[in-house]
Amino acid sequence: MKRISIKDVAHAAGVSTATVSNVFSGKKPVNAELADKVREAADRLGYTVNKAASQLRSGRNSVVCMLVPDLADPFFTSIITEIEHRARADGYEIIVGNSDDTPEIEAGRLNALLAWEPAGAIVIPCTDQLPQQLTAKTAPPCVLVDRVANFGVVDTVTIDNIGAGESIGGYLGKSGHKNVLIAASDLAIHPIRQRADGVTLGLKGYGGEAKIVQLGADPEVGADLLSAWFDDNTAPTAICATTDMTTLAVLRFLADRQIDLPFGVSVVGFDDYAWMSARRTKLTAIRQPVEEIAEAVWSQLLKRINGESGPVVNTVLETELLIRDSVKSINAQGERGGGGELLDIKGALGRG
Amino acid sequence: MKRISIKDVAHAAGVSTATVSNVFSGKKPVNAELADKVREAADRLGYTVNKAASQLRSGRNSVVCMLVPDLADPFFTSIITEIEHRARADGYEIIVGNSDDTPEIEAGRLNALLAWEPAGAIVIPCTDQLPQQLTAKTAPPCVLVDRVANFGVVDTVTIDNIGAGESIGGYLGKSGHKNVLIAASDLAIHPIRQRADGVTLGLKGYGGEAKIVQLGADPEVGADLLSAWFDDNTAPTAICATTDMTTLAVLRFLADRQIDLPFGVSVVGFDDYAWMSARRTKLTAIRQPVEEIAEAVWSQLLKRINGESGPVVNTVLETELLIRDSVKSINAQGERGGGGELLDIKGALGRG
DNA sequence: GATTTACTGTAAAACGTTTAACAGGACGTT
DNA sequence: AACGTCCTGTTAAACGTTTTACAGTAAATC
Repeated sequence: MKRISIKDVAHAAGVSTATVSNVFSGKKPVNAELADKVREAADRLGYTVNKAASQLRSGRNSVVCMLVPDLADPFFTSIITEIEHRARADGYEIIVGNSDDTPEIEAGRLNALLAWEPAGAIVIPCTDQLPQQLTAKTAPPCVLVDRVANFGVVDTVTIDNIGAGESIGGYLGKSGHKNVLIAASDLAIHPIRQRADGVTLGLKGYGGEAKIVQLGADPEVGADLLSAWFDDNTAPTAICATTDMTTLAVLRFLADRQIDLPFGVSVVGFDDYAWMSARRTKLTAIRQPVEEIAEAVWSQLLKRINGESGPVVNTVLETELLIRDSVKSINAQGERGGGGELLDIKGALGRG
Repeated sequence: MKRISIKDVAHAAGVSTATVSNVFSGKKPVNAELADKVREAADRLGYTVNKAASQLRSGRNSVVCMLVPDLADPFFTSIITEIEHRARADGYEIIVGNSDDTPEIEAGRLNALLAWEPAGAIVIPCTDQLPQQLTAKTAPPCVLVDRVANFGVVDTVTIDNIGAGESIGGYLGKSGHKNVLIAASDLAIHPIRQRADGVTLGLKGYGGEAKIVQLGADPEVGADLLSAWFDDNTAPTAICATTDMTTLAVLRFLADRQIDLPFGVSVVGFDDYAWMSARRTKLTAIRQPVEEIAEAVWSQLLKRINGESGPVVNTVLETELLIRDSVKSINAQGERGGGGELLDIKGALGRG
């Protein structure tokens, strides 16, 4: 079964291969009648242009690679989804890789992906260390997302992590919570540290205080760790999570202990997913602007792909605190809790 | 900035390009000392083999493409995740596409993906109609997953949908539910129809009956549709979902109406995700064997990639009903509900 | 010692496309 | 009429790799 090539089409249509190429690429105008003949022949033979050959010769590639720490994390997959939509609209394909949150695997995957000489790369790093492949002279344009610690060397899109934490801390403080537990995944991850710091900062304005526990990336393990923590410490009146996975860990722990929301304890989640609203007590949570993140990433990458060479761009997006029913107000004044009040607290509170 | 090629490495190491190629591909043995010299030169120059050129010449491709109806559906992304893991282990990359549940887009995406001449294709079709690109003589080996209606023409991996439904129906029937509502996404999708039929079948053995409502693929819209249905019909004692999205729709509806689980109504979900166990009342649900599905898909595809040409293989995997706390027993005999009982009801009930 | 065999390495052709350079005709301008 | 310009098409040379065919050497066999 021989692959049918541009030569076969050219022969069948009685033209040169260059003309066939022009018909499909649109690089040069081609007589309409002739073009029809070419297309007809191509259809008849079932011809499609071979991407590998096309890329090899032209040096241009319609593939963009994307590397994330964990393909099982809904936050990452939701970003992939949104970016894929936009990339497709511009004629690009997305090839995905999973770094398993391990720098060595990340490096290996990155090499494998870069061997495609992609038009661009989108990376959610698994560590604070920027993979050096991305700064090489031969590296394609690249945008770093979410887990970013080093700014200024390559384009990035992140959220205002401190602001997000602050809005949580501020809201909890305002609701009368003085004793808050921050359920962090891993403080070695820069943005997580920032979120935690933000919570502490926001709480401070109301005289509240926060303790921190690290739960890792697995909800089940996290629930156990949290359980152990509760055995050794005095219970907080509120828990706030710093990632979707820790949100799950917290909720799982509370379910296991049959602690009711928000009466047993108040909870603020991180990220907003459909299941958070599909509960008796809907979860108050930070919404990361996934669509805006995807939009910022893709538009920036596309600019670079198209040769725009300005200075490094670090986009920082604001989050939103979605106030629902999982935080109880325990003010002396006796404000009602459990939703209803429409505070307009955004991540932007008191910041740029 | 000239790309450094195999020639540069060959020159630097003082060997021919063929030798460099052999060092990297391992196709032919190469003197250890010479190989080291080549690797050293490659490292120094920062050489990586160009996939496009490699593929063009060899006709072999290390990329496998995967097309799903909705990249935002956790069920699909969980399958992608598992397959990516296995593919990586065997040296393949995954390139993903989203068909948006639309046959036209599916066809377009498929063409774009097949232009890469991938080593194989994994498709979760969006309709009962098998895309004809996959049956063309030039098509790569292909495995169809999940949403399959036509068997026997191409390799498939599916679950036993009737069996899954039967185990739900049987369990609900046994628990005394005579009046069950099936929350289907879209009955035009063959496996969904089968799941619904299975529920009816399982219920019949206990004298129960099922009504069906179609909620579509969006949980929010689905919750509203369900709400409208409840306004027009007598309430069932149990609702069972047929997909992860309908599970969400049901739960959202119940939360909106503040109906408690399992006392207000019993619920059986479809698919098993972390959030289902992170609730006060843990959800009884069908667990699809995602890992086994991925394993079956990948091993079958790999066989075909490696040239195995036996007859079409249709793998059917059994599901498992995870009995937790969201179904109340309403037997006359007064069996206790709300979990605790360890029924061993599997999708395999009375089937092959 | 001559012949075979095994082993390593090389030269050069090929994969299917894009594109630079060119050719020829039609048309407009001097 | 001669020349330049535009327009449309072709020829042939790349792109970076793999692989076939071959060559040279060393070891093994007769």
